[in-house]
Amino acid sequence: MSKRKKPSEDNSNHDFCDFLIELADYEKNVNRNIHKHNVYRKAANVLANHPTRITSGKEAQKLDGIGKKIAKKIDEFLQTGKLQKLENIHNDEKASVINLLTQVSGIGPAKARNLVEMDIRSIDDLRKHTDKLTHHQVVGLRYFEDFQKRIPRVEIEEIEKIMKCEVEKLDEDYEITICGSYRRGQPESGDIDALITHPHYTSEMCNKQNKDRLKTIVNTLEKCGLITDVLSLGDTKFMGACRLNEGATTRRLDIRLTPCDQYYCCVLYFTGSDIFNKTMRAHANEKGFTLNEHSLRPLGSTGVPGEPVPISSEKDIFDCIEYEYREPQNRN
DNA sequence: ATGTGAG
DNA sequence: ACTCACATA
Repeated sequence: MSKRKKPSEDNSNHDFCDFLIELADYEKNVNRNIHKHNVYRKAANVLANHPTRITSGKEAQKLDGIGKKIAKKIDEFLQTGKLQKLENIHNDEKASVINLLTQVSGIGPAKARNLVEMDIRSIDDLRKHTDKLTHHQVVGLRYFEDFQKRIPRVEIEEIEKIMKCEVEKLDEDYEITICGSYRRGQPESGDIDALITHPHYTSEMCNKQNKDRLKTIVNTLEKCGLITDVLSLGDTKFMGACRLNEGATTRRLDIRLTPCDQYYCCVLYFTGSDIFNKTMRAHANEKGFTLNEHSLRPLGSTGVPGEPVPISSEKDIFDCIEYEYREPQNRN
């Protein structure tokens, strides 16, 4: 409880970060250049963590991760209030179409580029060529508009009720937690992230009836009309779509089935926020632990992780690494 | 096996 | 950063 590092939010170089992140996305999505992407990301990151306002490219260039080229862009931005390179990108049709197609669930940069080569330049075009798409992409396209919409908290509460009711009919020992921004108390969320565990499902004993647990759960949720589509379904992770009732907006739903010994690490991880997770993992490291979505393990003197610490609540994890407990709503 | 995409 | 599921080969 010593470091009060406020890493980001409204940092003094916020506007530089914005255009650097936009350039980063452009390099990844349009040029497929992951190296340039990483360079821009790193630069944005170092500026975001810089405590004072940068007033010249020269000053910026002293920072690790910022070289001549980015320094020059900072100067241009300071002098003109914009970046010519970015203006050009905004006016480039190919670039904007790739950006658009990428917003369809299941379509990434590679596929988007592919489609543009095939002369597909809009969502409407794409709807005429669903034969070029995987199942995931077809569903993503079908609900393109719905999936862009935010989900009001009350709607998730309703969906949670139905899920719990249906799954407990299957077996009353199932435990369900909706994580993500919903659990952090946010008024709306982008999707629904449900974690399910069962006392008989542990990380050993990964076999027998446990293999069918998730499929059985998904099956009943389909039968009761909550789940409308499957994007992918394995032994531990379901991705798909659901809706409250006919005519309601279709929502993205993820379900993870996790062994009960890993449940709280998983709940912690998927509750986020991302930034909170990062600082918490960093703190765990300082205390000689490694923390991931499955377990909390002590690091030996050699740096090799030992056996997972037994965890029976979220708070256990905080206590173990001497981190002051924070309610989910305070992890934003 | 490898690449892709999601989260 | 890391894991999982999928499609393709």
